Amino acid sequence: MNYLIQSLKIVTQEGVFKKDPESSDLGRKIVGESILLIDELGFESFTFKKLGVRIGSNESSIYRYFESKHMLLLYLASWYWGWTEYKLVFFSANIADPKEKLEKAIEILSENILEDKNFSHINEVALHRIIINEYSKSYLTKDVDNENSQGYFSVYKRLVLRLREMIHAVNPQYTFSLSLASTVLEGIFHQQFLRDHFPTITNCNDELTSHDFFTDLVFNCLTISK
Amino acid sequence: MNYLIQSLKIVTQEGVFKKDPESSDLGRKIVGESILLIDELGFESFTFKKLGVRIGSNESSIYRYFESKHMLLLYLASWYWGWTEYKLVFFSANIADPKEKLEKAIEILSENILEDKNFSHINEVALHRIIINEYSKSYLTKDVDNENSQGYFSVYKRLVLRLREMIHAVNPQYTFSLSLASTVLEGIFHQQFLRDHFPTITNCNDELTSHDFFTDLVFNCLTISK
DNA sequence: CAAAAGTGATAGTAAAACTATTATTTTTGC
DNA sequence: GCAAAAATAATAGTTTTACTATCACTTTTG
Repeated sequence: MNYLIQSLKIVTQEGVFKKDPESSDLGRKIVGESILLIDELGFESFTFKKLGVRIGSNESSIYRYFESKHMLLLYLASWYWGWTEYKLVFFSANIADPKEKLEKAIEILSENILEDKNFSHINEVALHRIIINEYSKSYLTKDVDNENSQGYFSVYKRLVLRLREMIHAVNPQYTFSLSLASTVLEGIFHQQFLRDHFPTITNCNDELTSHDFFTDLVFNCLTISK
Repeated sequence: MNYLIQSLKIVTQEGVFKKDPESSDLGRKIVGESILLIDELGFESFTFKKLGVRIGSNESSIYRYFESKHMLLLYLASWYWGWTEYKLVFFSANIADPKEKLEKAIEILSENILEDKNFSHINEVALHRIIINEYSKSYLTKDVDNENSQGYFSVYKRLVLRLREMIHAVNPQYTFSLSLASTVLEGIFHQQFLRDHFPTITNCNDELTSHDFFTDLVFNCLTISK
């Protein structure tokens, strides 16, 4: 990625953090290294203690930024979805044709992730893997309704709504634009997981990608329908 | 459900349990009550200790049946998918027309769950909620490849393959039958989750169901495609 | 340069996720 | 009907997690 924009900041929801990690070196280190460590160990085995050792800092200091590792995951996810939204808007901005615009959107969502030099402390490639492997755990909790009302999932929902707008622009008659948008977004990541771990129940691999599958799927739905 | 079949048993994979819970009263009680308790507390807050108190039995006795709560979840999921497979096969058995058969299959997968009197100790309605809320956690782990090679997900994969066969029968030219099958199965449950917790990003509700959405989606894909 | 803010070190708690041992009860095989 | 075996229960103990609390030290800044 080489579209450097001076002082770009992905803004996440108020309240996911106790202290903005973007406001200090330690904060950025916490975020940057937590991505690598969660990617390595998996979310279950990841602890603030281990992260403390890794960054040569203290467990208690990390707690001053994030209430729990669950909140950290919410933060990382919001960051990822905010970044994705920014790419989606940025790269489809000057496409007038609705079909072409939607095609581009699907491409952006399912493309291979590359490091973004605008955010040097964040490894987007590792973060993308975390989203594939851990994102569901951030909302599959008993507290989801409460956290949703706090706005902790608003970036993700906004991304789905943007996609649904693009779908709607192609075919305003289609009844299931919201469900299609949420299915595509969720499905892209799920198919990538299957490709890596359950290859016998997906067609997606290095040649035939989730991008191909969902492009075909979306336009089939939008062309036929009433 | 009123298709009682004498001595029907859903067979799960060897190795998910240390001792077959179907082989004793205590075992069945463990399974039956764990479903209710996980449904109540969520998987994270559920513990064998709490389950022990609930069934008036000892934590250590539960460990003789299941190595960990993770293995218990794998067992419950396998049971659910085995039961679903059985319904799928049973109720679509004598439908000759491929289209009609696939339609029926989608209906079975997305229909409202009713208690099945063939399995008196299992509350299928609660188990269905567990699948919606917790199933992803059973495979989103660092150990997934190892557990997959042990066959712990074979029932689920078999179900996807059955669905893919039905898709294939309708349109053998369609390139993405496997991905479509896995997307539909995963998507049906995901849309139900969204309906309950993120209604702003789904069209599914009491009138317009995930059944409607996926029927439309699947046949759009299969009719158009080359 | 003093106050305040941030960070680090240490200690402590409650609960989870087990394992091990021994006692008691239940089942079963003869 | 009873002894042996199997299943279950009770108790205790271990390690780790997910925190909270306190205080000391260091860095920033007005």
